[in-house]
Amino acid sequence: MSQRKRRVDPNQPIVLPNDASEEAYLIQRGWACVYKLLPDGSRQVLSFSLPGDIVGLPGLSLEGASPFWFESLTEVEISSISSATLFRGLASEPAVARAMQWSVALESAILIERLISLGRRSALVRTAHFILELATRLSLIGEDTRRGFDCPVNQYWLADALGLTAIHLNRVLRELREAHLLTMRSGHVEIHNFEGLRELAAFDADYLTPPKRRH
Amino acid sequence: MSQRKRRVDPNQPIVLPNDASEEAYLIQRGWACVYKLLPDGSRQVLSFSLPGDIVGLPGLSLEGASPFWFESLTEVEISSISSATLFRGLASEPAVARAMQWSVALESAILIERLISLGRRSALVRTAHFILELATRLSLIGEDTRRGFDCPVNQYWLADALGLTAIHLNRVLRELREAHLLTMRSGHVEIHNFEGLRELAAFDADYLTPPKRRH
DNA sequence: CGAAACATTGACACGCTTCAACAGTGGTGG
DNA sequence: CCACCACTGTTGAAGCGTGTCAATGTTTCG
Repeated sequence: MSQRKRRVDPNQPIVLPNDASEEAYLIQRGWACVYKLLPDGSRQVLSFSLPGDIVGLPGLSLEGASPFWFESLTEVEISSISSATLFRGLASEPAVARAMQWSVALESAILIERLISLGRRSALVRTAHFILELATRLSLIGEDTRRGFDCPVNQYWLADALGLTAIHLNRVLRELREAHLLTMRSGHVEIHNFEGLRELAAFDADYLTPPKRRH
Repeated sequence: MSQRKRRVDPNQPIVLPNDASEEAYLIQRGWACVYKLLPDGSRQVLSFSLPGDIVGLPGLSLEGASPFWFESLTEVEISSISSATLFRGLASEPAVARAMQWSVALESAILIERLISLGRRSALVRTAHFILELATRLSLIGEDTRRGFDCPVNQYWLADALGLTAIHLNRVLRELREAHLLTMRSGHVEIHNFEGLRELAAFDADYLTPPKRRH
């Protein structure tokens, strides 16, 4: 269904706030992120988008401008899907409809879990939980992440996703390193003790796993 | 489309975690809320549900148990819609599909705004912002909330929605009261200075307002 | 080689939590 | 009708987690 396919350099805006573009984007390669800039200059990252993710779905029905930035972190390949073709496919192809529903449900589940993290988990637990979420999402698209994974997110971006300052996140990462749980440096996360992390974060991957078809 | 209509007493669970009920709920009267209980006993409120809200939509396509509580705050009237009839209506009635999309988009927008609050706004601003959100949502369903509104949410619930302790929220509410912005007591919010609040919270209601149909 | 981006550290300040206690309020039963 | 109790709201004091400010080290890349 995808239409225009595009390659984007690292750290390039893809959609600017108040663009009224009526399309969704499918990430095919690379990492991107969606964030909001507040009046005081601070930044809240809403989501990191990985290959296979669809960005902008729930916003489509608003047919208006979104107040968020959508930006590449690495070199990225994306295809855009116009709202019109999407709705057509949604009506005619049940498989497409199911995929869309799953995509929206997953996005919402991830959002909810971060809300819980920001509201009720300490910086340490929150950080561990988020790394495990990334590891799990990557493993769902075929990467083996048990011992680590490439993660092109610097400490500023990560801090802005976790509601922390980069400085404090740095201390948290040191703590995780000194506890022999994980090391994050120069674009790579090394997981030293997966089980220990899972326990620290009370991480349960259920919210990320696609529904098993029953009957 | 609604099927069974039900009346529920205040403070009664409606859906328990790990119930695998395949239906969504339309609130017709009263307030309810969705929350998660963490292993350490703390609680994060995910949403307060007001009349007209639909609860459980994105979760439907997961066809599995949700890990959340759904509970009444006041006496509540709800009707349930089974996933089957919902999908049928969705396929045959474009108006239904649009309404669902709007409902999902709104829910997601509210979630995102709270994520931003928890991540990047102080307790004072966060609280003011949330009260204004409630006021705006109520005004969209016909209540005049400029000078205040009934709000059957005690300080414990509100604190658990805002990621604060009830004790600190109490101090924040005192601060708002002493700044002549709002008073919250015994189930009622009195707004003394709407503009002042809006300025303090940098509140922009756009994210809550339904899309204007163009042309 | 130099410059910019990113990571790290220390000292200190502040916002929010914790713990403990008490006051107000409404509902219930004796 | 009043005593009692549960629930909710309020306050103070102290401690801790996170933020702020300022500086330095490290890596990357032109």
